[in-house]
Amino acid sequence: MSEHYDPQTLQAKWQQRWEELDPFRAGEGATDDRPYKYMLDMFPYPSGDLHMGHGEVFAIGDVIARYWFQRGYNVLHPIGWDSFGLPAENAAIKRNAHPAEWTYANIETQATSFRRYGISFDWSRRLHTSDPDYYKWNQWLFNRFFERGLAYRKGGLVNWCPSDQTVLANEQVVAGRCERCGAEVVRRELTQWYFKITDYADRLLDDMAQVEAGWPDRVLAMQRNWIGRSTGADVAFAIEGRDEPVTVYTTRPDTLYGATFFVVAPDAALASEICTPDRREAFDAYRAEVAKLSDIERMSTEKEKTGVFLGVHAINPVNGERIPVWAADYVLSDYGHGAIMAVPAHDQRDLDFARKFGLPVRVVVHTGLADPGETGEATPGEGTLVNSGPLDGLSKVDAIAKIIEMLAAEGNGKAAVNYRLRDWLLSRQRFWGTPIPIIHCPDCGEVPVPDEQLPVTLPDLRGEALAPKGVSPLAAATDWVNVSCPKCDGPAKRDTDTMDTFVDSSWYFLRYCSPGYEGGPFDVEQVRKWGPVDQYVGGIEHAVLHLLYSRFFTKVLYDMGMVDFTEPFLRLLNQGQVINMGKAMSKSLGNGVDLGEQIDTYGVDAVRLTMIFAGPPEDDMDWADLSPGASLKFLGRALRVMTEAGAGTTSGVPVESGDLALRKVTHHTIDEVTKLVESQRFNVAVARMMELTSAARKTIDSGPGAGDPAVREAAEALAVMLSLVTPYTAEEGWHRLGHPAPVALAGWPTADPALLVQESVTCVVQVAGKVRDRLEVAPDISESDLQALALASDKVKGHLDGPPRKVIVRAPKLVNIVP
RNA sequence: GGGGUCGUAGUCCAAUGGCAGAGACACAGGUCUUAGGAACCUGACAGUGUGGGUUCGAAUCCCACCGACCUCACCA
Repeated sequence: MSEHYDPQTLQAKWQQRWEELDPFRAGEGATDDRPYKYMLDMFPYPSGDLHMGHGEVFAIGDVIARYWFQRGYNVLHPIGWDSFGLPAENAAIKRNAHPAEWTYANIETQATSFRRYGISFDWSRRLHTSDPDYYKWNQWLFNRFFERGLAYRKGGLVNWCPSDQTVLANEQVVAGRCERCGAEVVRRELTQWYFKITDYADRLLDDMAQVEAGWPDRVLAMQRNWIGRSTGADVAFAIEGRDEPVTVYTTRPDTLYGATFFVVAPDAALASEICTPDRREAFDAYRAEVAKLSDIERMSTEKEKTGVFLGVHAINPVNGERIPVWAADYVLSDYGHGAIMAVPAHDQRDLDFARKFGLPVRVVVHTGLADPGETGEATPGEGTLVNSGPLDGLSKVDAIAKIIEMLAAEGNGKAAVNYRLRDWLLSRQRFWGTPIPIIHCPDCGEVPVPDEQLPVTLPDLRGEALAPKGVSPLAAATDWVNVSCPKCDGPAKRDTDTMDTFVDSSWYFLRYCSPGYEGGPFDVEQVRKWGPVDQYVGGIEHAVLHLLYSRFFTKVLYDMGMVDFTEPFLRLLNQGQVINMGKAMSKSLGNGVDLGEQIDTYGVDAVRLTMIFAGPPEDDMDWADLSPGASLKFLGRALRVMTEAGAGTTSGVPVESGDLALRKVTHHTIDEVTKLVESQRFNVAVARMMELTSAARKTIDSGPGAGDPAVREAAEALAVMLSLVTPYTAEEGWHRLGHPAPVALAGWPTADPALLVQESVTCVVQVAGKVRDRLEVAPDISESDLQALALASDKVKGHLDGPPRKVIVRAPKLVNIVP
């Protein structure tokens, strides 16, 4: 038995043993009556080896999974790879190879690292989204969405990344730049496939109530903001010289009498249609100028308002007033109806525009603030309606109700709801993704590839053939593209775009429940057992992307009767980032820390312990503030305690005869660690384990010694609790205590309530909030006894001049006397 | 500008209305050791960003301000 603590030796020894034992397989048998738990980490993208960020997420997830294993749950803790995506394609172009080569080599590298890292995965359920037997079901699901009218093709302005040469979803454009590569996104007119996520906007918003307790507030807030539901009214304005009225959406129908002009998005068809001949030249010039602007320039709030008069007037339906119609790019063509009524007095954007172009400002809500026309500050707040005919004197809320009623009676408007959320653009003009299973037939139109012909696999393209050229590389594979129409058998062509890889990750958690299933994307019965995911762990960067899409998929599958829940992830934990020296790690800063190197130096357990102990899991940790060396030192201490306990005691000696003081510490620690792990305060749980280690050390050195059964009890509890964080050290300690592997299934220790009871408690006696005395009292002392005892204290009397005004008693811990 | 999170020893963090300190880093000293290291022990260091308020009592709840970070950003 080696006294020396060498993490690398322990790792080699136990990793092999665990692979033989395979202790983390999720049970499937009908006889398995353990309760189910589903623990899921966001699956990795295979870009090279695991990094520090992976080290943290998976360490955190593993604490939770291993705790459930110890508690006797039937735990599903799967692993797989999100293996479609651009980096593989770029690597393939560079190396004149196939993206699969790079992808699957990286997967193997990561898998090897995961095994060394000791995560409690059920490896038998491993999946890769780039495998045809996975993406086949993306296509199958696409067909179902298509049948339900939830997948459709439309033309329109889309976000185009000039660097990646593909379109992007709204969610993938961050501040006007491509979320992946940072290039400035431009707008292009293209016909693309969309998922109709907007049909689910209300449910995506309302169902958040189900997860409110389990998700971080900020993620809920981000999703709410992203969906951006607003309520207001649609109002129809007649346009002079046009037969049909134009509808605008407004959240402030109460200010309708304050509308002094009308604005249309310059890129909307309406603007061009209603522009008069004498204004045509100015409008065309303006539209061209706007089209040249990048999203970044266009969206800048600093930017001065621009626009042109279109030569026509709109008629305000409530007072018949003629107001000029302008085109201006602060009005977006794809929100609401692409046109607005402008109320400059009560909307800052309208006011900025009005002041620039000398348009009138009319106050219709008296807010008590200075005239916006004078100050340049719009007054969007509450107030009393003025200059508004029948609305005069009403509050904002009452005026909104009344005007909607009036508009509805006249047929000029109605209450309306709008969303910031747009439909999910899912076509990508790239290769390494799931082919969209549609065949375009000149006679039959869009024809889905019949289910029995799925999967539509990717043609074998590599190297230069994958270079971005603005159309999908698949278009060049003529043999692949040209097919006969499934309906009429005539010549037809395959759709050459691939799906956004967020489709792949929108349902992978369901596939894990029955990974090899061939009868559908997942076995409905298995998902009924395991789903929904009890705990999901991953980065905040997916707060609106992946999480919103997965929630959408789950709701569609619910409507299809394939799942019996409407929210996929009951609890969500977003781990913080691992940074170094105050900044995110990056090559250019030269502050990168390599996970593999850290493990080589300190060992897996010390690295995992350092990450868990650094602070609350959702906080960022700065590696420069941390000390894996100290973690290693602690693990040495802990293992020594377990070793000495193993050598000095015999299993089975009645523990009741052991040192009472240590036993109390042990049981207290078990009780506390249990609560701390359940409330996900893992850093504090580790601190408690450190205390237990010190207490055991003390008992060995200056108490009854290593032979005391209480030392064994402490060491055994320590081994099991440590197994959540540092599995190798725990396993070795458990072994030295004479128990067979795996410690992971040893069972969580139970605190004996009798040992949690304290014989006496220190009661603090305060006078006017200041501590004046401490009393040792029984924990079950009555309030009146405690009050009498406190008032009898000489130290207290010294601070009292007469009878106290008030005495607050919180037995048994505190008495506060108000003089 | 809207929304969100957060400010506690030199540092990372505990303390979920009740004694500001559990744990750790770094620092200083000691025991042991030929020495170095390791191991073990001991010690010093803050009154909670600022200002109000609620309360018998506030790091904790409320308001304002300062500062940091995240997020959305002309969504009518």
